[in-house]
Amino acid sequence: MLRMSTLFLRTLREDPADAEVPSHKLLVRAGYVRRVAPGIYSWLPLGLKVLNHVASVIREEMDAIGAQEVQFPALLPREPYEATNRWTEYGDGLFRLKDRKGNDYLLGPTHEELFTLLVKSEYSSYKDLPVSLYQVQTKYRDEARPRAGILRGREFLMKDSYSFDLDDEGLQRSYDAHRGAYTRIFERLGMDYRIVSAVSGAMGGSASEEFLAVAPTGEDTFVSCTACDYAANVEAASVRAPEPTDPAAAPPQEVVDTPDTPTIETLVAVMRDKGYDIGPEHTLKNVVLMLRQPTGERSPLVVGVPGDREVDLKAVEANVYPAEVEPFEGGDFAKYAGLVRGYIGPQVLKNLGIRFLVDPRITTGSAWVTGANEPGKHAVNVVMGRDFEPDGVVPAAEVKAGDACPRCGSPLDIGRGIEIGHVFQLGRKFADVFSLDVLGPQGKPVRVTMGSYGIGVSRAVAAIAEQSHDEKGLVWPRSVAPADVHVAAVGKGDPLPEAERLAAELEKQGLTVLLDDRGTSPGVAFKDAELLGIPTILVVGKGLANGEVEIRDRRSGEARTVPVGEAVAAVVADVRG
RNA sequence: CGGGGCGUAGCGUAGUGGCUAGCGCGCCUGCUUUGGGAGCAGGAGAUCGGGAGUUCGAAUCUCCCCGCCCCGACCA
Repeated sequence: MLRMSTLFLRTLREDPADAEVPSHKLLVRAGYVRRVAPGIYSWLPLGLKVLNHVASVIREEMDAIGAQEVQFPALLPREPYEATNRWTEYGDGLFRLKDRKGNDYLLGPTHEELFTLLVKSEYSSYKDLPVSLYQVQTKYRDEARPRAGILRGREFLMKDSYSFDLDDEGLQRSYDAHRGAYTRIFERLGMDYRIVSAVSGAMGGSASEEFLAVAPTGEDTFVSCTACDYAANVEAASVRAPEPTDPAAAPPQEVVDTPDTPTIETLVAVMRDKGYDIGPEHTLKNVVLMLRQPTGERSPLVVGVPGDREVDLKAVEANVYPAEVEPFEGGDFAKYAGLVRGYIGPQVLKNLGIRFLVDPRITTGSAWVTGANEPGKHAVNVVMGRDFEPDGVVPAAEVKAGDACPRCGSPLDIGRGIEIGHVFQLGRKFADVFSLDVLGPQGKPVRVTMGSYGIGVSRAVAAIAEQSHDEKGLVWPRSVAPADVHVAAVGKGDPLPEAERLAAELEKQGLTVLLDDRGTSPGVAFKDAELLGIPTILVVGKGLANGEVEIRDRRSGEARTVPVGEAVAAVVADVRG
């Protein structure tokens, strides 16, 4: 039994000044976590209970699909990460250190290398596969900007698992098993989440989906269809392109004087003054970027998007990998005299030898208002397939609410979410690096294919707090609450002995109990109970005079009075639902 | 990485007119109080983020560093 009189807990009456998001404020105020360094937090007794409960749910569901738990060190030698080039690729994101002999070590940001090597060292036959291994372990990433308390920390607890299969069908089965387990985990954690398509990124591999906890404070933006079940991270959202039309059918191009129109807004205003019925969506804006190849070679790239949309640099970067996208600086314009700042149009790019990519919304036959490549002039009815021809297509324009679903055409919604899980078909990237083969039934080596699956355990605690709180404090789902019931002895007349007796009785029934035996004034006891967020509160106080106690539901706020003799059964019934 | 704001006791903050650093909460002692963050009295607790500098004298002015929060990273 947790007794508040001795529990290591100090609640705060006011929000910490450095906290912005609800989970950070409340987890600190309620005494669940304390910051020790940027992005690094200690878990206090109640917080640790929640964290462990989340981990338990995850372990149960992982075990249920036959995955086996192992534990790697957090402190790792450089060599395996050198082999996969991640020692370099991770850059400043990696915590590096040296031992007394000067050898390089790192604090593991993720463990694909170690799992691959472990399986390689132990298994050598197709009969051993498939196998899935997982661990619940502290990860380290030296984030450029840790934020929002434990939502994005530099040290965090993660469940990561890896599947090993002989072929693509096996990988798909392992992937589906993990996806199912994740669904059950987040259901049990009481979370409001969406499964969205994700980008595989530079890692290669194919299928990749993220589990996003829906929350306005989330760092990820996703689209979801209002009609069908399409949902995707905006970084991976595909576009429903308009039908191509015949370029020859378009009206002729004309050039218009448009002085002082460096932005889309000013351009549209001037064009309207001149009698052209256009909006920003009819303009084609051409963003100049600089691509830097790994070799250091730099070359310009122009990306065309409808004028009412922003360019998503991440999407561009994902498409030009391994090149990196850099801003096109003022000095660069001097080097490319054909590019007229503010009045760039695609008509001349081919002649200038500059690579031009367009968003899929720019289709053959579509006509645009765009720069005329002369200061103070724009061109109207610039038609793709007639007046310019792109070198390729890149989904560079941001998605907006109301855009057509790429699957069914219905309007899309936009939402924010916290990435709490990621399932990913890695394929053979790591197996290739470490030559992870097993001997097949024909006596020939078979390259193993892998899946990688992660859940941010500590982040899930914060995500639950983001989704489950009110103005009074936290409201834990029963599956993770630090205790099943909060018994508060309040008011005069020494209610403590009866509260103790009821608490002991509840424990005998198998419930976990937090007992407020501090003897504070009732207001303090109630405020703290609400702040801590245990789902059921049993108030033992003034009602005792009539042989009654009060049972409160933290989430709904409903309270009911029951005879003392029925209290235990009533609470047990509430907790067991 | 860039820009802005901020850093004073465990928490929230006042004080920048240069000279004994104040308040609220929390904490300790005593008495009173006990169904919505009680009252009275007494008390402990601060290298004013760190370092260097200017000065007779610095929380306050200057420089550097560290940390926190927000915004930005392209505007054709």
